[in-house]
Amino acid sequence: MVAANTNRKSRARAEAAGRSHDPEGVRRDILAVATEEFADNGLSGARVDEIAARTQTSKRMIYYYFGDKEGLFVAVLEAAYGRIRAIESDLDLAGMEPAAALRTLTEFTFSYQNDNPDFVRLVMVENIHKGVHLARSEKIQAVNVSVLAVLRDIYQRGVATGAFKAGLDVIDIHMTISALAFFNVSNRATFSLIFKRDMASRAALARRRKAVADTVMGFVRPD
Amino acid sequence: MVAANTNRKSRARAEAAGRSHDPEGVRRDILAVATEEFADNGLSGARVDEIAARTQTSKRMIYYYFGDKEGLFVAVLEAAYGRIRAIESDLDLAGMEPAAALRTLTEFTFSYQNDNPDFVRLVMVENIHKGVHLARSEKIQAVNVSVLAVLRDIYQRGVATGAFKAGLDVIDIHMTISALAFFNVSNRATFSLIFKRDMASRAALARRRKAVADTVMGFVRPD
Amino acid sequence: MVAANTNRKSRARAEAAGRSHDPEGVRRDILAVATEEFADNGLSGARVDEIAARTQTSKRMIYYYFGDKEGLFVAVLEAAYGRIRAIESDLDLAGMEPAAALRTLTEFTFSYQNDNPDFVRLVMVENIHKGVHLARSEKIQAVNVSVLAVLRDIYQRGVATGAFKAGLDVIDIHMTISALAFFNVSNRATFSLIFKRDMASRAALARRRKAVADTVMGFVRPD
Amino acid sequence: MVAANTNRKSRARAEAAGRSHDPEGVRRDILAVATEEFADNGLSGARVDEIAARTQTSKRMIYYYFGDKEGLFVAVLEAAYGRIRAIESDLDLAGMEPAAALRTLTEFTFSYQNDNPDFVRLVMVENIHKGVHLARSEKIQAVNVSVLAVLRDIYQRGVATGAFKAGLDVIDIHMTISALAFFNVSNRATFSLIFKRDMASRAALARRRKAVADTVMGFVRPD
DNA sequence: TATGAATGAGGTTTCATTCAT
DNA sequence: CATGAATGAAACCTCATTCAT
Repeated sequence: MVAANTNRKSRARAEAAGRSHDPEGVRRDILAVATEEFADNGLSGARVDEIAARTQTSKRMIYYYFGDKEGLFVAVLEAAYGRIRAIESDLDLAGMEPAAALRTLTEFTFSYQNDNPDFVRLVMVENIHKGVHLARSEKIQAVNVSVLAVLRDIYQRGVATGAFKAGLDVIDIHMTISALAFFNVSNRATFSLIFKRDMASRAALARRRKAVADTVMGFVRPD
Repeated sequence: MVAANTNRKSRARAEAAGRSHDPEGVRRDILAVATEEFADNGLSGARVDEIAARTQTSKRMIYYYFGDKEGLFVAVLEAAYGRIRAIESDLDLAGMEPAAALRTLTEFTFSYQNDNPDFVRLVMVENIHKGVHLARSEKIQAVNVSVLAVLRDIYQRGVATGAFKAGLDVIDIHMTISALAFFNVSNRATFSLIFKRDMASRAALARRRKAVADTVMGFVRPD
Repeated sequence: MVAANTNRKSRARAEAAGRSHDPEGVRRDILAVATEEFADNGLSGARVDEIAARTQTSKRMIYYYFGDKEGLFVAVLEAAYGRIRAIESDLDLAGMEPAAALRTLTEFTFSYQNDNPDFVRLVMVENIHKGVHLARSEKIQAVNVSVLAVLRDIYQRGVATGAFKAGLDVIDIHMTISALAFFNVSNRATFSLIFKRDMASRAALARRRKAVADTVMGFVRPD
Repeated sequence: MVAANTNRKSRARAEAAGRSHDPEGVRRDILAVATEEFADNGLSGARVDEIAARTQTSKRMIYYYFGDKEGLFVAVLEAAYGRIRAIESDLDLAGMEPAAALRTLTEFTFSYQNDNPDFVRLVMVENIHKGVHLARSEKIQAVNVSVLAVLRDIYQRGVATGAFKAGLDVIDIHMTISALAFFNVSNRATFSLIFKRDMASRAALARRRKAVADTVMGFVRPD
């Protein structure tokens, strides 16, 4: 994931000289800044100049590494999806009871999205663009949707123990979790403005997280 | 979706003079086109030139009526919110049994959003912009959120009859309905791409609408 | 070909105010400057900034009228071809004896190309680009190659009178004339440098024009 | 102008170290690629990056050997002119009858240019640049224009035998040959497009080569 | 010598907005 | 009111060239 072939000494020298010689570092720097700018302003709204200015490097390097603005956006998307999938893979819910596992997964999802509004906003931006960048990215396409496997395992165990209603579609459950978690970030601005509802405070998040988890549990609950 | 209410007289006058002379018609024409353009491309992505080109009138008129691009966007938002609120107010659920009423309201919401993706996309765009235009618009602010009244009535009746669990927050219920309905449109591109799931066909919509309604009913169901 | 609908008074006013309101004039101004720049520097070598600077108008207007740099180049080509075809059409050689007519046509062609090096250089540039802009231009494609009709008439009369050898291809004759006329401009720089030969002075042009005409006459001369 | 200063010792060292060590090979590789790129795209149109990419070596080497882009272009021109002069010198026409010799020389020239369009195109490019690179190159300047000597010999013998008309200028004859041969390549794109004439097929080339030779023979033919 | 990384200057193009008639 | 023309600022992107290792 990182450079590694630059020893500490030479890097120090390079930095002193004003050149980094840490290509991976440069890439990561650009991606970090671009993630914020695209999440904040959208694809058309983000400014390459602004991204460059907030970077340790120059505009020229952005084009060197990413080709053009859209290439940079694709890379930003890939990185963002990569992060969440990496975490989803790490969740260890196999040892928990089905009901507890599902509640935990739901609450984790809710918390992750609320803790990472940039991810949510990037996904919104990409949806405004009809998913064309995602479609073009082989990397993301190849991402294996590990969350479904996790969820399937939980659900099947739950059905077996009688904790969950049979006959549900795992993707439906996942969509329900996602929708409820996502909305709290994606629509916060308009919803909280119209309904005068705090959606961002620690207390509000805790309340809503519980409501969301309850909703999901209600959905799978046997009649 | 638009026009149609230009009265015969003014149109006749306009045609006679060879000019349009239908200020309201001009406004509506511009708004209709701008709605599509903003919904399709976002605020920064939409082009004033393109909007003007697709209009019966000229760029000058856009500035004449709406001041600037943001003014036009605000007007587009206002019109979009106006339409949905008008319809929500028209729903007559007071005579229905609480459970049936809630299911109907949920399904209506789901269908409306899926039938009006432009509305959903405009709301996404406005959320990308942190709701600043909504906040600036007095008209939208003033819109009274009739849906809450409708929902509150249903919920209270349901609690009274024992059909619903007591102690829930009506805004929570509304948020749940909205989130589930909204997501199916807002995240369709990325979600269907990643999970290879059809979300737009008539059958898929019917299935999902039922799942969404079930989820909401599950949430309010007494233990 | 020109504006015409701007009366003198209003144009004077406009110019005083710093705005021209003479779209055709603006177009012609841009085309004139661009013709020189493209002829001097080629397509890639020419600078839109430089063209704009030498114009009465701004860079922005170039894009307004011509779309992009290539569009401007196409327009320049079209205008250049238009001029030479217009003149060719005006030549009145039908009344001359075949031999005199052919000599006159050849000398005219030679003189025109030497008097209009920009035309020759534009054609060179376009050939470096494999004719893609010409191919794209409907206007040029449609230009009817009047010169062939003129030449055919002369040739047929000459064959009839026995002045010319029979069995020649008119396009071959035209190609011969063109090649000999063109080369004197197109290859002047390298040829005169290598062979230390003056190719631009009035005397040199007169000498060469005669040699070219003699060559053409020799080609059609009966055995 | 550049390079050539790698002494034997360093080359030996380089070879021992397992690197390329064939400076001449590297130079030739670069020149071959650059010839194509400049011929295809012109001086401004050619891309140093593209040349480097198509080379076995790196961009650094281009600058090492040729100084800069223009230096490379000069070297390309020098090599191209060097090739044609070398061949012209090898022609052995002294033993042929004057008329046959002149026809042979003309047909050779025609064929060479048609077989080597890159040479023709480079000369076009250099002429677009007014011959400044040629003027700057001592090597090309020094090239002795052997073709003139060959031609002079043929012409004088022909005048002596009465086969050719007296009083012609040898450079004029050469220019006529060059013009007719050159045009068939240089103006092929535009001419064949406008006059719908095939100029590249084997048959078309044979036909035109004969017409060109006939033209030249007609020019020198006694009255 | 060889390579990928870096750079600055400048190139082309776009956009919201305004003006003149 | 209506229209095409005009504008300036700033956006995206490219290029020849150089540097560090």
